[in-house]
Amino acid sequence: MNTADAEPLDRLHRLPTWLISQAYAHGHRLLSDAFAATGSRGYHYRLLTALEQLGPASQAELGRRTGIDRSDVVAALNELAAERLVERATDPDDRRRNIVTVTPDGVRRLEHLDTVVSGVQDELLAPLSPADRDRLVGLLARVVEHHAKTG
Amino acid sequence: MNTADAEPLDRLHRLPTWLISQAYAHGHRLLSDAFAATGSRGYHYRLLTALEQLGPASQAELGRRTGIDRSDVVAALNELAAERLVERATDPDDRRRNIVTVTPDGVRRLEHLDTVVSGVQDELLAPLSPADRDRLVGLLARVVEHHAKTG
DNA sequence: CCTATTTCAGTGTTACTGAGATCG
DNA sequence: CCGATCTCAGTATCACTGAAATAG
Repeated sequence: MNTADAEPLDRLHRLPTWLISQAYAHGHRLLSDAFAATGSRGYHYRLLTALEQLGPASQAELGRRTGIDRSDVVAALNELAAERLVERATDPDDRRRNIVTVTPDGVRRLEHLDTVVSGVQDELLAPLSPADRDRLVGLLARVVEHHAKTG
Repeated sequence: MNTADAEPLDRLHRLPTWLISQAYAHGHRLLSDAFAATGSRGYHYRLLTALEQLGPASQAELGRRTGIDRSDVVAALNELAAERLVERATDPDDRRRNIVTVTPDGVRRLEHLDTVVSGVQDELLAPLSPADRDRLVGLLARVVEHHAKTG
């Protein structure tokens, strides 16, 4: 998604889908830049968050919970393991599975990423009051929930 | 952007950036599917809309106004020209430039795409009342305008 | 046999970069 | 000589697909 434009194409620029794509582009850029400064990526954050909430889990389970493709789970865990933020061990009860656990370093990284992500929310919603931020979140949640249900 | 998830990772799923990316993903899917059914793509719609508002324009100008990369403008105009929706002619006053104009078929296609796009807005915002849709658009516009200004 | 998991290799899309050719 | 335009070719990223190897 590109963001540049000199002067508005007024009709386009009042469309909800356009505004959402612009907001997404700005948020994505802020998040990517902030993650890059920590040496992590969005996939890493999503996987660490899932592991914190699920506890040790198989890669297939992580893929299902995070919505990350099985193939990309492999690659992202390779990177996390190379940094000693997670560890893989074959499940003795089902030797097809890798049980993935977060290391203490991984917990520290996740805590840091949480503050980074929180800062990005503030930056993205800077022009809105706390009450307006809540309104925006509520409206978006209704839209997202609707489409999550109906396919 | 992937969209699937079985049960929510609750912390993640209240983040504004996450909600925006989900809303973007749903809107993008609806738009892509709707455009595909017409034989057009998002780039085509943006270029036709820009041409309608600017009148005949050079490719560089179209790129600047729509935020589409110069390279992608070439490819998208090739496709539009192959369908006889636009025509290219070298500018006699500056023979580096191609002056791009919309054909009558292009105008008809744009009119059709406008109704398609309008329908997608309704579909995306289905769970919201007209007043809530206006609130959402207003809040998003403030966010987008803020970041358009400050870089 | 059939299914599930992990892994690797490769595809398709979108945005972007670099370089060449033309022209002012 | 410099800068703008148009074009082609190729890169980077992200989500995904296909197929193999292993295991239940």
